[in-house]
Amino acid sequence: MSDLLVRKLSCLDKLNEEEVRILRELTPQTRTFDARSDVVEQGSRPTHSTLLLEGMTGRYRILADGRRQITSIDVPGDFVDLHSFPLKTMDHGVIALSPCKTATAPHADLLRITETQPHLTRVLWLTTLIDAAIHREWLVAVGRMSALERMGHLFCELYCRLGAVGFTDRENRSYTLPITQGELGDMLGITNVHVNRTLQELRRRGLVSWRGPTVTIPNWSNLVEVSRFDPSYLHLHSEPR
Amino acid sequence: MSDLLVRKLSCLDKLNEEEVRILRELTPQTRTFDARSDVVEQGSRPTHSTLLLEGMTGRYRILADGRRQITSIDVPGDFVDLHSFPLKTMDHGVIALSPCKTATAPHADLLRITETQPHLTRVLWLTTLIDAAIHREWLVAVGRMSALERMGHLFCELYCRLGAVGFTDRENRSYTLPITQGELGDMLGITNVHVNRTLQELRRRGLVSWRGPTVTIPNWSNLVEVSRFDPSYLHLHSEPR
DNA sequence: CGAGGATTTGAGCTGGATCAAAATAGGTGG
DNA sequence: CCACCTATTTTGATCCAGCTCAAATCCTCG
Repeated sequence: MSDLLVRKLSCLDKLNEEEVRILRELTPQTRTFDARSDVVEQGSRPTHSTLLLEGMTGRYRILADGRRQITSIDVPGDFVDLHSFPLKTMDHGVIALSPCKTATAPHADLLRITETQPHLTRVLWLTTLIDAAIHREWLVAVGRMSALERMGHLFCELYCRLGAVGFTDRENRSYTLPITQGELGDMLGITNVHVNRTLQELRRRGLVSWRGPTVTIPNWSNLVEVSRFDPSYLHLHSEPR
Repeated sequence: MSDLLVRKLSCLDKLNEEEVRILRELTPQTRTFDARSDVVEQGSRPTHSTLLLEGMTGRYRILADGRRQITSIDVPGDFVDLHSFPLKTMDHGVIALSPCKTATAPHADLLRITETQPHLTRVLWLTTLIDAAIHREWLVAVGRMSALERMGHLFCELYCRLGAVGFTDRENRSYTLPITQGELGDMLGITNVHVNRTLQELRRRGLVSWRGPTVTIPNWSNLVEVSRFDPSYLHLHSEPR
């Protein structure tokens, strides 16, 4: 079992040996999912939470007439549905955006952590609060930013989040984004046609290239400026919680 | 000190006597805020969290060029910044949308709760997860719904949330919404001019009236249908957490 | 090689933005 | 109670970012 979760949580606060041991024993079982398959179904009542090990997943809601909004993207090291532990019922679905590998944490074990490990509980709580902070940032983007700004902003966010768990190529300022333009549009609240045109504009300006599954950011500070990106909402630094 | 917090949390799970006692002792100090004043500043590191007793507040972010997005609205009984307890730093501001009265809960007391009251901790965690669920729902609305649908959806949401803490007039299907059309636009991601026109359309169709500070919903089921409103994301029912 | 999905291009349309001004509604001091 | 001041709501006219619909091209993989 990988140390991904320990690595991720260690970005947020120092963990002691016992906490590390508990986390390592938390998710023994792994599963795999095909691209486009449902990882968690809307309306279900999960008995375990799912840690993403490889690939990317998205939380989404579909309206009666087929319009879809993807409300978040999860990267390796993220719990895709830790919130289902206190919430009990899933108010949205989770889809595998690419082939995925996951590990499962039984709610019974999470319950035991909340009963005996106050500090670890606060750190787990924190991860769900960072999810919420990302939701707020996406709201700002979708509500008040242009398609170009929004898209650049998401590329910046993913570079930071993937970097925190060691999934970027810092040499080339690049990372793997194995999703379609249509799915990107469902995150940004624009159509696939407009995704394509906006992407061409980003490429034309030399801000982003996304060829095959690889996103490259040739000029980070320019992209940050155009996208008004400020990573503080990601809270990616260790401090006592 | 009011029982608002106890009433609010009791909507989510049964509380025992000790928990009720702890909650009653949690927020002795009250404060008042003028309309339009900052309740919490972006970038600050609060030493206490703020429970809203009267009035309404909004979490918001302002972009460099002045565009503003309000990412949530809080109603009496809501913690406006409980997330600042594990998060430490505020990544957004909180503004009083109307004259407000608040009560403050020192983070030191919240820390003690997490150390000694696992169940109460889970319920507090839960309230922040419901905030996140509301963020997701707003994302769906802003990303994929028309201005008319979005506005109707928000009026429905507020009716449910205010009803849970006893702040609606069930007789007349109405409640007090003491904000401006411009502020509503900053929640929905549209301009104040378009808020006005959308509102006229809702009134013309007999779905909502908003005269002075009072919102009335003459025909609930019609509005629910037009707005595609499904309250399950609010998780407003008691079950063991 | 063929098929189905993904990307790209084109043409025309529209929901909501922008800009500007008029009408109203509170609130305040005399 | 009135006159005034300022913020808010409302209306009008014009514009444009992003949508829709449709077709072409390009991948990828069996």
